[in-house]
Amino acid sequence: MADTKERLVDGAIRVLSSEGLAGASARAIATAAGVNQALVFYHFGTVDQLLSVACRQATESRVALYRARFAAVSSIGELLDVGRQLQVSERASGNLQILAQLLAGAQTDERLAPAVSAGLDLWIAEIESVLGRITATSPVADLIDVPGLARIVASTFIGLQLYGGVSPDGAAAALATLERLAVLVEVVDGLGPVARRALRATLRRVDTKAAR
Amino acid sequence: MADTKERLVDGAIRVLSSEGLAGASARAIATAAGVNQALVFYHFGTVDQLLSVACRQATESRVALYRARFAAVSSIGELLDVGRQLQVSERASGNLQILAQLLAGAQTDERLAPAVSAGLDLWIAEIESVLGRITATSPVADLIDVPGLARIVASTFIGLQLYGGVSPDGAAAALATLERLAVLVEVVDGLGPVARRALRATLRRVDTKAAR
DNA sequence: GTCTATAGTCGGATAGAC
DNA sequence: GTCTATCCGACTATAGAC
Repeated sequence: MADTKERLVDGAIRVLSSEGLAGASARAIATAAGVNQALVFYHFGTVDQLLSVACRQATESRVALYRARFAAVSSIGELLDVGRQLQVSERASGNLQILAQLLAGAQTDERLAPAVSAGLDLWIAEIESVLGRITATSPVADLIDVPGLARIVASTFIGLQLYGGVSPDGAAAALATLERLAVLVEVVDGLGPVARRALRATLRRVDTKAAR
Repeated sequence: MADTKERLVDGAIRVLSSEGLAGASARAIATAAGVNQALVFYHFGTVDQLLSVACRQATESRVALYRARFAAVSSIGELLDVGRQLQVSERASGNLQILAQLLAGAQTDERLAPAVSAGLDLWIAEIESVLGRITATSPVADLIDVPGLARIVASTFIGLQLYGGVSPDGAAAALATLERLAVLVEVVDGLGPVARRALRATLRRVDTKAAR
């Protein structure tokens, strides 16, 4: 019933998340999709192009899935918490794994790079949007570079995803700490007026010094 | 002159950082080392075992190189700054790339996992040691889980390393933001006595609530 | 569009001479 | 320990029948 191209893309997604990039051959993907191996080349030309399409599609569907949750975030602490939940559920589904695998492969295969970069940009744009919204009223707004911070956050998610693959316990400890950090950041961000004035005064001193 | 085993390990390190895991075949490594391909199997049994040894050696030498610099760190802000410098110089040398490549490969190749995990642990131990030392006197020491935070930091380094491979500009923005964050964290950590009292009071409320 | 068949390449691994 | 030679499997990609 499903179109062959779709079946191949779905097969690529499944193979990438379960077997990794090393196992994502035209043969393995075609088998997973239940179609003939030659159709990979008929429909996509090369394996890389199929993987690129799969990367794009997998990422788009996941980002769309989380858009509502990101939109509901109203503090950095909440953002960290959503990130923690995202990490847990994506580990189970293997969707972030696809991006991580292709990102690693793209280091030395420039044919994969554009698709991977685009996939990452989808996540980054979402994080940037949330960060821009919730840091606008922060006492430290002037010190926060939203685009750069969004890229750090996205990189951390990829790194944690990969770390969890070799050390589930270590990654669990890291995620638990994310939760603690969420609390800490909220506390700092929600400092009372007295502390906030002291913080602002210190920041002014630092910025003046930096301007010199 | 150099021992053949050493030449192979060096060759593996060079190939891994320049061609990635996908290009790290016994033939490619042997060529880079200037020795016969069959010697890979004579000395190491399988390619994976050679890669594991290469991972261990490359990581150990880099961690040793940075130990002195880590030891000189006396604040979280300084730690972030050392991390930023480390990121820049390791990108040039390609040494962190080895760990990132093998980490991605280890997701679906459990024979690589132990060596990669051990390599990561070397970095994590170093970061833990610094974090434990410099957070001891922090006003938020009770809220910081050092082992978990060390794992987050290590994961971020890996993630940034990979991100830089597909988006040098994006990674540069992220690194610049790390520098800003270093300042921000120092400021928060170095709050004056008034703000510090306010922060402690808030933390107590949060912890009391969490205990309930 | 889909299949079979196959060319051509590369990689892991081993046997056996030296 | 090191080399040559080689087996065998897996891979990308294409040609050509249907």
